[in-house]
Amino acid sequence: MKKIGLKEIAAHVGVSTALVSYVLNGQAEEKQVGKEVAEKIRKAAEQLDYRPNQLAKSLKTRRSNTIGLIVADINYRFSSGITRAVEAEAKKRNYTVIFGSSNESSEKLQELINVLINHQVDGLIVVPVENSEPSILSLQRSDIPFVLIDRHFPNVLTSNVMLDNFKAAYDSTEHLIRQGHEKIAFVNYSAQLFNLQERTRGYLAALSDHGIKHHPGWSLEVRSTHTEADMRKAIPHLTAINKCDAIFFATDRLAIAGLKEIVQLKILVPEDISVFSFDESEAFELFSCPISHARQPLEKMGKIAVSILHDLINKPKVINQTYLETELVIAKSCRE
Amino acid sequence: MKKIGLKEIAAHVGVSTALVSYVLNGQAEEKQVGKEVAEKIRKAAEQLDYRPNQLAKSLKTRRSNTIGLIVADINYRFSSGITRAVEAEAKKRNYTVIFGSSNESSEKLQELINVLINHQVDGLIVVPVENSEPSILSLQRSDIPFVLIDRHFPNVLTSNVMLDNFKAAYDSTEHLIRQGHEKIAFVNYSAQLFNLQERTRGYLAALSDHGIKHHPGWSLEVRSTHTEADMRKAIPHLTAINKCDAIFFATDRLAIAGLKEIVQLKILVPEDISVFSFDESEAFELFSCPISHARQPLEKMGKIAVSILHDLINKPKVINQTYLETELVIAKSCRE
DNA sequence: AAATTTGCTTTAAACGTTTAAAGTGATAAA
DNA sequence: TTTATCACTTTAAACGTTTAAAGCAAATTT
Repeated sequence: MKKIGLKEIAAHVGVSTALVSYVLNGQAEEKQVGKEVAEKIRKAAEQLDYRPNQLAKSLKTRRSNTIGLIVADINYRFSSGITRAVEAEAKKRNYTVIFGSSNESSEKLQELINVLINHQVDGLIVVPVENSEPSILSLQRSDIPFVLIDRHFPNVLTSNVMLDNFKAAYDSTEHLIRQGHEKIAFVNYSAQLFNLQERTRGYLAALSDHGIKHHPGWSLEVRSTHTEADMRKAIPHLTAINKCDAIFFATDRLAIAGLKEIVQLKILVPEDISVFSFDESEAFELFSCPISHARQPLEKMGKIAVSILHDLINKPKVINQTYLETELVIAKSCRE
Repeated sequence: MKKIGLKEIAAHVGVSTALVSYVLNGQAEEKQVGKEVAEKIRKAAEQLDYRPNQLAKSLKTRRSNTIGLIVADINYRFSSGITRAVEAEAKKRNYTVIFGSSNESSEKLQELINVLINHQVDGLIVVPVENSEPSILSLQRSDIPFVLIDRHFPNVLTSNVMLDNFKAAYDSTEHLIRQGHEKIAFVNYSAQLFNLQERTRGYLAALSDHGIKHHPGWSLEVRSTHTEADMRKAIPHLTAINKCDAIFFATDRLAIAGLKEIVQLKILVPEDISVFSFDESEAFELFSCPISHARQPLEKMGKIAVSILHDLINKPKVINQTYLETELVIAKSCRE
């Protein structure tokens, strides 16, 4: 069964490919194609089950109607949420998504960027990973439109849609303070990622603004590579030694690891200690009490990212940096 | 800054595009390209930062080196696991993945298939959804290689990589029986999906093979659209009324919903009742005790799917149906 | 000296589209 | 009758590659 192209339809109807192209692209009116001819062409296309070759189309029009999406790890709840939103919004705007997962490796990220560029994506949505600054810089030099999502580099000017991590952490901490907590601990990863650092900054600012002197023993960093082991030391350090009355975890993965340890030590939430998490996790669903957390608007982030990218693709390039607020989901894990 | 193509390199070096193409595709030897010329070409490509246009390449070679992946919902842990594996294996074999999520809608699935075919994917990996049989049948008629994953239609002959759902459910049930449980409940979705029905069949067969008479009150179906409400009735029905000593949930989502209700009712696991789940969930991590479950080999499934597809793309088409076994992860949620 | 081989390079068509430009025959205006 | 306009259609080049075939000069064999 031969592939059906414009040529086959043209032959079938007895006209040139140009006419077929016009009709099938909705330019029948504009190009004044004869009414019956147009009808015949449409019918033939239908009947022969014509499938336009998007590659040829893209090659000619220099538009692939394709955007690349690179997430840090598709297994993160954050990533799948973003992916879903991006895909939906992209589809609405008639883009197809080419997907890649860097698995937090900057080399893999660079490779993916190359592959996607070779595939002539019209634009790129990227969640950058640690040490990927050079890749982003080189992206910037090529003239592919792109927008960063969730993470960015403070000294590289890019379009991005971000959480206001500082504010989210600030508000969350403030919430804990208002609830009457006095010794609020903060657990973060020992990573250089800007948005994680912003969370630390927000935490410290809230304490300071409320006249609470930060005790160095209250905030800890654990390694992402040895989370479990580090957490095993961290929790007793914060509870038994520093007598903290609340722990604010900088990510959901940290909260899970921390809660496991807390359960292990038979510490009760919220009776013995309050717990607050940045981001939610499916894991919270079955914890003994619902966990208060700052919720990221994934749907919105994905949607906005596509929207910004779309503008970038079509209009004179203007840097667009959108900061979104988180919603605080207050649950029983924080004692009043 | 003009786009660099073969032509630009050719002009820069002072040769024809043919030579450039040969060299850059590793056919320098074969085509007996002069050594210094080859070197000059490579250098120029490097220096001008040449990016081959994959679209043009594909158009000419009739190979896009692209495969389409359509999952049912990227937010499922199952989907993201498969996606990660597929992407990794695809990359190894030099394919790029174009991604789509049908969100359990058969119309969306059909649309996605069309888009991907128009993008000239070399093949397709699909997790079909309910009522998508017509789409799969039409896929079969076109001659795009494809493999189904996780789900399939028993009366449509396709290549697929599947779990042996019957065996997995059988083995799981048998495990519960061996542990001494006598009244084993089974909770499934009221869906027509073949693999879910296979799980029910496996459960029933195990009971029967061990001389246990199945009591109709032991197995229940809840609606995916009203899981919570249905589950609220289901759990008391199984515990208080039918005095079951174990509940086997047919999916992880069901297990989560069930466990929530169980916690609500202050029923203790495993003291009051044993719980077994098909598939695991991040949510189990923070439950009061680890949940026994049948684990799906996601990595393997994704990898094999790509491997089968790759064969399908390159060799005379042979139907390949691979059934994988699950691993039983035995934990404390089942009383001995 | 002519013919063949060798080593390297170019030519040109093709993949399936799009689209500006040119072509055509009929009708209307001059 | 000539010319212009109209309504429709075709021609052909182009997008960036690949690749069979042909070309060509120097070296080697007859």
